[in-house]
Amino acid sequence: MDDNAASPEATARFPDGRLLPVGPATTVGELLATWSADRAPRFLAGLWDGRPVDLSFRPGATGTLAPLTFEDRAGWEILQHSAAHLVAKALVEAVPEARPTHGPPTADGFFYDFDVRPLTPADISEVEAGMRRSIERREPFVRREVPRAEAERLFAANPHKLRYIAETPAGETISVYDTGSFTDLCRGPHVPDTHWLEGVHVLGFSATEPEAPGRPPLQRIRGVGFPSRTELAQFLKLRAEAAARDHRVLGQRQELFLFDERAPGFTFWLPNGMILVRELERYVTEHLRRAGYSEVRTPLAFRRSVFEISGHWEHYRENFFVSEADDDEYGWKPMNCPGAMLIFGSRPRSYRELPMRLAEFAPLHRREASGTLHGLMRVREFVQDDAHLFVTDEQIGAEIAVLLAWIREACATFRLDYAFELSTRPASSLGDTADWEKAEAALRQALEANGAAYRASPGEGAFYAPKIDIHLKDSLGRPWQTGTIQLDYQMPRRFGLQYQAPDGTLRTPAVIHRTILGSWERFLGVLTEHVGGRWPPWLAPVQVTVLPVTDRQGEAATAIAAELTSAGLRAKAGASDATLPKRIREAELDRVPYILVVGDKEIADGSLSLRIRGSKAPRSISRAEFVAYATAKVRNREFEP
RNA sequence: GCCACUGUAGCUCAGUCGGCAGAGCGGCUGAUUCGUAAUCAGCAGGUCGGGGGUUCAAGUCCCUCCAGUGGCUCCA
Repeated sequence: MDDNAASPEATARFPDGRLLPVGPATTVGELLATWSADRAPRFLAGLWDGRPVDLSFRPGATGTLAPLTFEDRAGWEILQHSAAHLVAKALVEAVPEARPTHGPPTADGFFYDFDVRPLTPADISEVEAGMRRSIERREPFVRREVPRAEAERLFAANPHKLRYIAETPAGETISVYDTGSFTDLCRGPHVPDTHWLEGVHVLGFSATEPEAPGRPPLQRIRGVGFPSRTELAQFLKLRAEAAARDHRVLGQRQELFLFDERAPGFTFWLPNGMILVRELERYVTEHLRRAGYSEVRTPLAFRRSVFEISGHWEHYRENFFVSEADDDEYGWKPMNCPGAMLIFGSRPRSYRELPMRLAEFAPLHRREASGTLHGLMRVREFVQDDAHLFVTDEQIGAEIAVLLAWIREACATFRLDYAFELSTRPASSLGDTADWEKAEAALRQALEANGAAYRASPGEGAFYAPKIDIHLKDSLGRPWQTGTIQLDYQMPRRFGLQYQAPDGTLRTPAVIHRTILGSWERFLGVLTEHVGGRWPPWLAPVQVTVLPVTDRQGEAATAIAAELTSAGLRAKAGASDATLPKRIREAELDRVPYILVVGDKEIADGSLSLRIRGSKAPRSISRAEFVAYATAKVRNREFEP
């Protein structure tokens, strides 16, 4: 190395303002270790002049330097990406003909896609073993910058890598990383060695859509990485707990709903689940009344011609359930909009009728692809808390502000974390650009005017309108779209809807399609996992269980349950067919909010022994006090019992 | 819809080399009458997802269909 290559006064400036000299051969790792020896073991890469670099990088010039740890997003991504290399190395060792394609970090881990025959669980076991071997050997990630021709020679057998090389702009450095005997084309940077990947875990494997039509599908291995086994163990523990909260598990245990292969994707709501549905319905309906809505019910199926007007027949054909009758085709409605449009158009309308807010909770049918069905989260028949608002342009902002506030209020009631997403015009859509731009701008303005943070999702709008979606997460962190606000100029025009303005002219209203909770099905799926089956008292299918200590108090328990029932609570008297501790255990496992125990003592003094879910210590309470306490919790829709 | 995997009692699962279908929980019956997370005993419960094939013999091997699971694609 030529010592004259770097200027003698080159320095690195650290976040705290400290300066350290940079020699021609000084590495980022050495600089960081000098800067903070005690924290250095956590540094997995550096930021040189704001650019992520390997610890082995030799800047040889003046610049700024900051450390990257696993706790930094960029550092986290470097570890995930390094883990992807490790997976690729292990798979190529196990299946030499496998051709790696790309392996990026994702929102919650990493994957690596391979051009290879379909993988099997045995392959994955071998991959895991190979990863462990490499980790034990502590193999360094070694960066090499190579000429284009050299890179092409290295990856001559892998057309995917050759394509990436060809796509690299002329003049850009081509780098590869060696890990033991494995070499991958990669911009880097990486963790220093495979020992950093002790906490890497393979989560699963599957096929992906082919890169191009006609090509075979790629095989994807997914995983997640942590810098230590302890952190991985913690993650796996949380994951196991999340799996126990899976709404499909709880739905069975609590007898909320069931599915049957003779109606795949169609929900059977059991008595307990139906209580949840009705309570949610009531919750939403109370809002509707206050917010000036009218409720309607329109046909479940329409002649095909209606969907040709709405555009669904052209843009949504593959999702229709279709029936034939009287020499015509009927589509089962996948959305409520056509019915609302026909109502609005059924007679002349005045501007005085706007905003006209028509709500409809009707079953909708969508023939979703079979492989996408997922418990309550994705079904083929569902009911939305749906409404269509017919508005003038001037009314749009105020209506959407109310909706945004409403969604936030609902999420607060359920203590749900939510995220707004603004989805704009998709590739396949109706109408002209000007309408779309106007609608997209109106939604954007509404979000910004109401201080709602949002993520932009270009091209993800409905075929007829841009939309603001609400995303909630399930127990494993997978996002699900629930509420939606769509601003539509197309459908009212296609249905020829008009109202007479104050100046006597006929104008076309805009339509806001919106749901607050989304569908009962998906919302309850998310909510089941969110509360882990511990329903807020107002939703709990059984709110109170009254347990007699012995047979002697059986009648008293029945009488108390009846009294609570007439006070409006969902109360059940338990039998004395098992020991009291056993029956308490069963009620606790059923997550009943309130357990009342009645023995001779309670009968003597007219009190109740109350055990509130979440607190093991029972307390004595009078009947009147308990009724007041529990009914207030229910009436106020409090989250905790 | 695509790829892989899975499907045995109401639930969770075991079932070896192809050779009589099993356990725990739950249910029912009886005993026990119990004070805040599992009392004891007995009994019942099966088209081994459906169909076809190989075999003396199939839960087990092969083919096929269905459903579910995890991803992909797509969406409330």
